[in-house]
Amino acid sequence: MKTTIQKIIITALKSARADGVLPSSDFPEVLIDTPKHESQGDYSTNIAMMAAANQKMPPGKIAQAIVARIKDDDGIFSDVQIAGPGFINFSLNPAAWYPILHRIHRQDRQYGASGEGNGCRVQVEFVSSNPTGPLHVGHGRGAAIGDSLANIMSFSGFDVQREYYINDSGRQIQTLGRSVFLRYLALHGREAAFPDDCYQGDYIATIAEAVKADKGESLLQVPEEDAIMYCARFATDQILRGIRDDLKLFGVEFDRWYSEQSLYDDGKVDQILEDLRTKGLVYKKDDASWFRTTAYGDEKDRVVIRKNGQTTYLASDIAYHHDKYLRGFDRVIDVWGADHHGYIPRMKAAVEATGQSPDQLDVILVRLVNLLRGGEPVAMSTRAGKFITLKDVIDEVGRDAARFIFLTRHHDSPLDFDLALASKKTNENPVYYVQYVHARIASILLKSRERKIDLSSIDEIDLACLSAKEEVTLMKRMAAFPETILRSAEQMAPHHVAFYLMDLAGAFHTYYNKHRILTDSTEKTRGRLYLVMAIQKVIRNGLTLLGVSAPERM
RNA sequence: GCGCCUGUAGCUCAGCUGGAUAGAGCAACGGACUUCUAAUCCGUAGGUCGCAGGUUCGAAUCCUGCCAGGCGUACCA
Repeated sequence: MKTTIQKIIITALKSARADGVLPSSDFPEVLIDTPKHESQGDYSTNIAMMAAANQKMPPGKIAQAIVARIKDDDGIFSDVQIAGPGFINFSLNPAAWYPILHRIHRQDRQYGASGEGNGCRVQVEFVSSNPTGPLHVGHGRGAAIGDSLANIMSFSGFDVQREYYINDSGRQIQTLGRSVFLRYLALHGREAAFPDDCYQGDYIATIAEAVKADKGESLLQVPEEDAIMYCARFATDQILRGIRDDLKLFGVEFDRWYSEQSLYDDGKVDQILEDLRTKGLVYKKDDASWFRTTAYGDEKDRVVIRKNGQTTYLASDIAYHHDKYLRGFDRVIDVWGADHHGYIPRMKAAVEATGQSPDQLDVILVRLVNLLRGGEPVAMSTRAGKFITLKDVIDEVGRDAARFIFLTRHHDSPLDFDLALASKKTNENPVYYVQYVHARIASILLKSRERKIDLSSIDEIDLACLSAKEEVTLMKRMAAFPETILRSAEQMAPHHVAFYLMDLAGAFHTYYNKHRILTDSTEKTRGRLYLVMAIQKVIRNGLTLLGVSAPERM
């Protein structure tokens, strides 16, 4: 609808220019807005004000010149007014909205999709939690955001790949192996001190038992180093399998799991460091190797190879990101916890130093989740190994509620997640508010079948009966779905879709309470069913993008 | 100290990249089930958009300086 009006305005502008009324043909972009107040019409544009400077004319005059030349061939406008400092406000006839309904039914699951991304290859990397323990709530938020964003961008015509980066190399894996081995020793009655820097959680002991079941006492006979190695690999596999299962339960599946260790095994880390050395971007100082990130605006250079010869996390990350672009991605989006924000400048530097534009990397910083139960903070300590896992949350509140709540806030805003509230089936819980719309409509459709209401050739019925205020509101809201998706993709912000759905749901519930769908009039009933079925499709499409189910009954 | 982020109704948050009279939900108060699901709806009340300047026709939104909070500031990840 917006683009339709936009075209009409551009035509009017050109015509005004041709008539010599406007001195310049250099027009700013015509933006169509939805005004806040109903008295200001359905849509508005500020083009007259925007053009004032260029045209050297007062906005009012420009607006008049435009309005006088508006060609409304399809008769969509009921009123066009100039208001305030130079806004042009458009009011639409109810009939102008009817094509939206047809479009929704025709496009069905594709309504809201676009080719905006032009097949641009995008990789979204998210979660990428270390395989040293189960996923917790914070990872859940990242998972929900990353997965939904991937859905939304894919729906918007981007060629999206989801990737999980496995940090299966380095010291923490060693520590993991040692932690498991120590618990394993304890299971064989060999008490040993369990250091603070080992992983404390109960899951370590569980894994140790699995090792025992698998290997019996045989690990006691091999050199400790080998035993720890074995435990490390065993534990990583096991934990990773758990992570995979939890994510699947959460509705998240990755296209690729990328191993950090493989970067070393394939020599990619050495290679990239050598390349950078040749370019003079990696140099030696104090027996360590430094990456010259200051050349790209970072506040200090960063170590890539430590004095002891071990590479840092950054080293493999340079190789990893370079590899992403080698694999053909035009854009890379990383979803990180906000506490890693200090890492962005050096990562951007890495991208630029390896031949890409820093704009090809976007980092979405996801803020902390505060876990509450009935308003009281839930004590969490990763150190002591006491924390609520993502799986706990899914088991307690359900996948739909969890995912939706994670998406009701901008990623840059901290999120209070109240377990008591999330499992409540009341109006305090927005997910049910939205899902209820889908279920209610399903129920109406069931009833309409019972009453043997003829839905054949419903596409051809006369929609003139849809003229109630609430009906027009609903059509208008539904017309805004595609642009909401687009904005969400552009801003990489899935929460817009959640807010949109709550808004549309509200409009439906209002309508439902005021008007009956199944009436005595066959015509009216068929028209309203057509409307309501469209709403159901939009709700379903939106929920699907968020990874939330659209139930037939509740 | 320096850097990044945040500050909007009592609470939790939106605010379409500068538009008109500031928007939801919750909480509070008052109403609506003989109806297609009350997991719903209707109404009332609630604001110096942290503070102070600046930019312009116009600022919650942009620039500067303060104030408050969070995070970061490793040869950890």
